[in-house]
Amino acid sequence: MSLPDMRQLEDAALRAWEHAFEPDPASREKFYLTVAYPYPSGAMHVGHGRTYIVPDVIARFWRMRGRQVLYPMAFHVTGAPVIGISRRIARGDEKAIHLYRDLYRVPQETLERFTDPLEIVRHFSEEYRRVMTACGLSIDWRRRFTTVDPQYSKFIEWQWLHLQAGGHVNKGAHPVRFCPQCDNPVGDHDLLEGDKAEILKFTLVMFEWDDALIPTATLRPETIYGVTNLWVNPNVTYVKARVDGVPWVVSREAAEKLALQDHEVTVIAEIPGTSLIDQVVSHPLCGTVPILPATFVDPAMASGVVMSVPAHAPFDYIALRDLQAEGRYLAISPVALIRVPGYGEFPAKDAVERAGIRDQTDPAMEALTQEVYSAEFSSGILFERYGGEPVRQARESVAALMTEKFHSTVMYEFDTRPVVCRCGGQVFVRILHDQWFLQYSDPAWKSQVSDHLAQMSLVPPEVRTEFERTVGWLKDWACTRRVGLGTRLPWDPDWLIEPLSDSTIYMAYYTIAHHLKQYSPEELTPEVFDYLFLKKGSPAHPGKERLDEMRREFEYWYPYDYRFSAKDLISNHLTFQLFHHAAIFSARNMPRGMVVFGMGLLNGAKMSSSKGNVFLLEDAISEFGADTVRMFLVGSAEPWQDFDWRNELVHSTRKQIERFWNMVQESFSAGEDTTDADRWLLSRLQQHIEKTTEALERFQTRQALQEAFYAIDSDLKWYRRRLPAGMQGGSAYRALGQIWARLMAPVIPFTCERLWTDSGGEGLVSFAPWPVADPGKVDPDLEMAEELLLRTLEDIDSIRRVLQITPSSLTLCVAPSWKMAIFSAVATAKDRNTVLREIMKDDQMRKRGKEAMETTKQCITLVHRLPPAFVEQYLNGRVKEMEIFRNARDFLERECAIPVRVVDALESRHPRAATALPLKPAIIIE
RNA sequence: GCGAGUGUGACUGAGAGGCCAAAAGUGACCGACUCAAGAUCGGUUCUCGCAGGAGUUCGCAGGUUCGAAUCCUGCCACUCGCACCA
Repeated sequence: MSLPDMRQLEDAALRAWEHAFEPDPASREKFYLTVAYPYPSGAMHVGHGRTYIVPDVIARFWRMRGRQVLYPMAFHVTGAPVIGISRRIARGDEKAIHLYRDLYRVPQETLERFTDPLEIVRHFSEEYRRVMTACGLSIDWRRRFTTVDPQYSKFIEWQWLHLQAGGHVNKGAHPVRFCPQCDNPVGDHDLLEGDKAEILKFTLVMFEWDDALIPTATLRPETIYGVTNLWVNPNVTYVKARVDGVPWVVSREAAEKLALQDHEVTVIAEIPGTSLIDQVVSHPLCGTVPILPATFVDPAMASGVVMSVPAHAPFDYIALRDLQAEGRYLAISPVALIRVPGYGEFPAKDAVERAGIRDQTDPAMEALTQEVYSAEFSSGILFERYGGEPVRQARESVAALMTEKFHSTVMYEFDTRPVVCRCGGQVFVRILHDQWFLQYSDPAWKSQVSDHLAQMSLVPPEVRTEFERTVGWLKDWACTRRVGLGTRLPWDPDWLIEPLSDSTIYMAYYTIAHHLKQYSPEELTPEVFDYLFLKKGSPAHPGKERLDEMRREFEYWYPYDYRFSAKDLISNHLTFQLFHHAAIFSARNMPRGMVVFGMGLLNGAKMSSSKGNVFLLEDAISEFGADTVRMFLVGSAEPWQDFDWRNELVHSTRKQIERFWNMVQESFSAGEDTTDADRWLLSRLQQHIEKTTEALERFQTRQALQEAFYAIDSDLKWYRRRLPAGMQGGSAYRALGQIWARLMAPVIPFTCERLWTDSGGEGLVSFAPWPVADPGKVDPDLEMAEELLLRTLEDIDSIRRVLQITPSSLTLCVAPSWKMAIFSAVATAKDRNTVLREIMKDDQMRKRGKEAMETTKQCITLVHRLPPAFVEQYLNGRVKEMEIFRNARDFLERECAIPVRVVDALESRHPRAATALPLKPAIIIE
């Protein structure tokens, strides 16, 4: 017997399942699970496979347990990425074309249509559906939609009107990364370089020079009191520019940047850096100071002019020292203003000298700057004459003072540069106006979410703290975009709703998605959705009865039971959706639980399409078969752990399935006899059923597989060993087949569907009742007897291995009853330290003298070493060693291939017989 | 840097104070079957041991305890997140 052709088996099952998983409300209890829908911009790889297969295993499990299970799927196509992709393909970008043509194997004629972004998502969502089906996912495809379907857009509009009415949407200005060449904001994935760059908020400190202002950009405005000079780079050309009507002197780069940050900028004249040197400037908070030359000043950094605080900034200190070493500017000395524990009067000087810095080009300067800055920030205090505030407060208050009274303003700049757009152009910070924000910072909204979070079931439990932290940390979210696919903001249609924000409550949409498709978008007014989802009002809609029916469907399915997603979405999507649910739905429709996944690796390295390190799910299925892929993905790690796809391991999974197939097929023709081995096998099976069930209830798919497959498999090994000679398998084996096929069905449904049919099972295994453990079939005494045999056999083996003789006979000497008395005295003793004394109080024992003492000591060790349950059970007295070994004599002889005798230790004169202990018979090999 | 999590034998990965030299799977090695290979089945796989035992291991270094892979402290390494993006 061998596994039939995989393809054939899969095709048959797929035909049988075609409309099988399309649940409507029923009288039984429901189980509704959802997974974050995919963004179909590329082919599915095995990592995606797990994301959808694990929930499918759970769905199949609950379905077999009699629940009405809903597992829907849709496609998230809103956003900008596909627009970029299509543009790149249209432009003939080689990297993009290589990825799509060679790695994702998109046919040429399809690829040509990819110049339309919608074609990309259309193509891949179809591919996703095809591959998901091939994986055996029990998805209700009637409910499929995409996020640009007009009906869905109506739903999003409705959602946003509610958010707006609830006061959760606000307008404001917002700094973003911006590419002037593309004339667009850029996200991480649009960047060639600098994707880690953060936007920092600098204060521009305005020094007066003639009729102009010279702005110096700083993160530490409070140090103004210690300024001794400014720095400009003598090799740089500066410009005089009219900024909002006032002449400023800044670097040429800075002038361009300021224009993007809410300023009217007109360049009037160029000023070589050299002609600024030795000029004198002034600021009310520090008086008059000169401008000095320094090559470390970067014109591309903020304003291109730096104020110098040599007492507290290592760069400033060393630049000044370098100049003074040449005998220049000797009159300038550092001015201290902050006291920091661990440093002297001039922390910058201390740090530079401690580190042994030679000059301003030393590479250690960056780290040193960081060190001094953080020391001063965390524990520095300003001198009394400057207000005596801690640095962390003074920073804010001095900045506020300067803004209010001394013309200071804010300038945004990246912390690391350069930042380069995919188009090759330089990226700048730009302030966008009229930006809409979701007010996640709202404390009332936050507390609504955290209250609910406390009641949710989170798997694994460790993620709870991360969720809690995220709720606390979330700030306002810029929720509208200018470019991309998506729904327009209903009250401000120049804006599109941002993609993470339009995918927060669609789990509710699924519940009636297949009905909504039949409505024209115009019919789906906010009043209709209010009625459907919130049970509010009574819209004058024709066909009210249908609406009522849909509302009942929604109420049947909602809230969802579990949402599945990878852990990288905790800090945005998974938390966002809680906010949105809280804002819109009633308390009884709030989400019940979430399961957070780990990430996927391929041969130990992170999977990444752009690096080409992916294994396409479709290839995996055609190479190994869908069940193999499923079983591997489910069994290699628990869902929340990272998993690693390795072809060689997948290969052996395939063999396991073949073995499983053979064993189950064999079981159908097993005999009717019931031996002890059969009773034992059945007894063990009940526990495997129970443990598999518990594991799946807890989403432990790997654990479930351990029990449902490997544990039963290894029981069968022992079972075969224990069967009387010549017997092929008895009644238990026969009974096992159907049960086993059902236990494995959630994981390898294709194989099990066929096995179920072959076993004479009715209907589909996908809907067959999940096995239930029968406590009446559990026989602990029998299990213990087998355990004892196994342990004894191991001891025999271990002895034979070290013995170098060829044995001719084996004698097992069972411990005499007085030793059992000692054993149970030891096992039940409250205090093991005094048990010896207690036992020796007994006259009978005292008569045995040393022997009794020795036995007691050995029993103490033994009791300690045996599993407690094992010991406890032995004490009930139903396990008769002599009987067990005598009954198993044939078996032992077969195993050892020598004659075996079983005697009471008292009957043997062999010196070794005296070593017999309860549960550890003396073994004499001769 | 900050926050969350993880580190177990060749690899994947159980174990959460004495049942632990540590499950299961993989790989490797040895046997059986075979003309042979593959598949399958059985065995071995930290070190030592001519009697079921002993010794050394669970990221590193300390500590608590009669006893630590398991508890505490510090360090190191890895993963994820740190936002306008799916």
